Amino acid sequence: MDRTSVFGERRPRYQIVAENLLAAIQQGSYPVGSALPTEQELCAQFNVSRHTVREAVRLIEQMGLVSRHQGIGTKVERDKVDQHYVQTLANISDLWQYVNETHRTVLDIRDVTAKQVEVPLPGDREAPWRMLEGLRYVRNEAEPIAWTQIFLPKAYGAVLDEAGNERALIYSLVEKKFGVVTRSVRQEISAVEISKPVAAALKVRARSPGLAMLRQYVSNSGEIFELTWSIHPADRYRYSMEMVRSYGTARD
Amino acid sequence: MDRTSVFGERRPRYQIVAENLLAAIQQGSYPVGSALPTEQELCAQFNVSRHTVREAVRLIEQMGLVSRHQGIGTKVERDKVDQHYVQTLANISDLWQYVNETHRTVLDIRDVTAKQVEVPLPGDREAPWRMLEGLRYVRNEAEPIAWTQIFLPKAYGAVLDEAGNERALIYSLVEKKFGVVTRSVRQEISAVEISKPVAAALKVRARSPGLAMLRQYVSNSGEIFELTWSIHPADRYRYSMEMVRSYGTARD
DNA sequence: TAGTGGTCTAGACCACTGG
DNA sequence: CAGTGGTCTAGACCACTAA
Repeated sequence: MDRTSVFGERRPRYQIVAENLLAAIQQGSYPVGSALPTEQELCAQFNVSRHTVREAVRLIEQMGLVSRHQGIGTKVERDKVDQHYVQTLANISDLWQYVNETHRTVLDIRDVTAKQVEVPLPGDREAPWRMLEGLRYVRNEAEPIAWTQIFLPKAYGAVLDEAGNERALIYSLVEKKFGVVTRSVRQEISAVEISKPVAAALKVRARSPGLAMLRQYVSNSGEIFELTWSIHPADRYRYSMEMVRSYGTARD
Repeated sequence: MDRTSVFGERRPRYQIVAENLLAAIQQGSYPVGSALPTEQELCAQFNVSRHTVREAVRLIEQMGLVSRHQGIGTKVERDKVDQHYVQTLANISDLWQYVNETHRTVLDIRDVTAKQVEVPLPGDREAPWRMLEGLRYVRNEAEPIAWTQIFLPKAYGAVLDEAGNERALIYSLVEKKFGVVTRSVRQEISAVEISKPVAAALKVRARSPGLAMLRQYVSNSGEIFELTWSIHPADRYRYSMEMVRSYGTARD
């Protein structure tokens, strides 16, 4: 069979098939929610082998437009390419943009319940958590860049006592010791007025502005297995990120 | 051929082949930079068809471990799975988590140069920019949630005058009117002490803490074609995000 | 049970790269 | 030129779903 299209192009057939399907979907020939023709029908329609059809459908599937279901068929999920932005972090460690350049000191380690702290701990207000309170410094700077509280469910609490001034991130220690797998990290950034005791530890003026970060580490089972609350003096910390336009589905 | 493995599993062969290759790469059998065996060799080695081998290689390619090059071969690029977190935004509009629930009012529109403002405008300090200064409100609330400055290179400045109180995001208007394509958005978050004039506009106490966001919109040609600087009262705004662990390369 | 997508084989030709 | 990955066919059986 001649592989040149009507335009004299010489491109893979599966790509041509994919483009045809794409156009058909975008034109509404196959509305969202409806089923795409079966692979066999597409074979006949485009006069190509099933392998080629599957390759074409794979393409538009990867664009997030359709989903395939064994025994059922191929369903149209969207009618336009889901162009979205993603923030990429080569590693979760990038959360601390310079984690390797900083170290932590410990002010206190103790057991607490939600009632005793201002940080919103999830679940039962009486549930026991183990808390580490500390400061984070950059290299040999005299002034800390953050005042931090780290909360672990009591069951994992031992990690905090063992971690001490270690470099490693707590969440990775929990992963290793208890076999927890981190599914996602939720982060919330806000501005605060730094309270007197925290200001003293950070060596800044009381009531001066600070950047507060709340992080919740969620395991594969949906449990929040670590929670951190950090306060940074306004002039010692900025949070920056870059979002790049990309195609495809980061969700499916 | 029996499709059950030694463990009695019943899984696709290409998956088993992929896992074997994965393990071999991670163990250093195929060092980074070296070539994977050719597809034909892998066919013989695993006693499967070429289609199956290609499917297996496709998997580890999608994990970012190898790259394929027609006429050359398959090259090992990494020896560990690049597990990273991505922040997903269904749309750049999500930057304003409630852009559709807010509206903007205009305080002023005028021409400025980098010298005249505190916001770091890139390029020549004498270069002309057009600036819109305004407030952003949620629904019918009396108090604004943000004081904002939007800067466009003078050449695009007309967009600001035409936009007025329109709902649309400025960047999308620039895209439409001038054919600019947004490649990425850089964002920087910091805490600030709200200055007297801004505090008055926001109806908060002078010197109270605020969340400042600097956004730079970068075009496909690398030009920063829009820059915004927003200040939010601490108690009226939080920036939240979720990062999900994922596999594959968002960069390639 | 009929029909879907998922997997797999055997074999072929093509496009591209390097020597 | 020989050898690589890229594309494609024809045909087969399997796993799953719904009627």
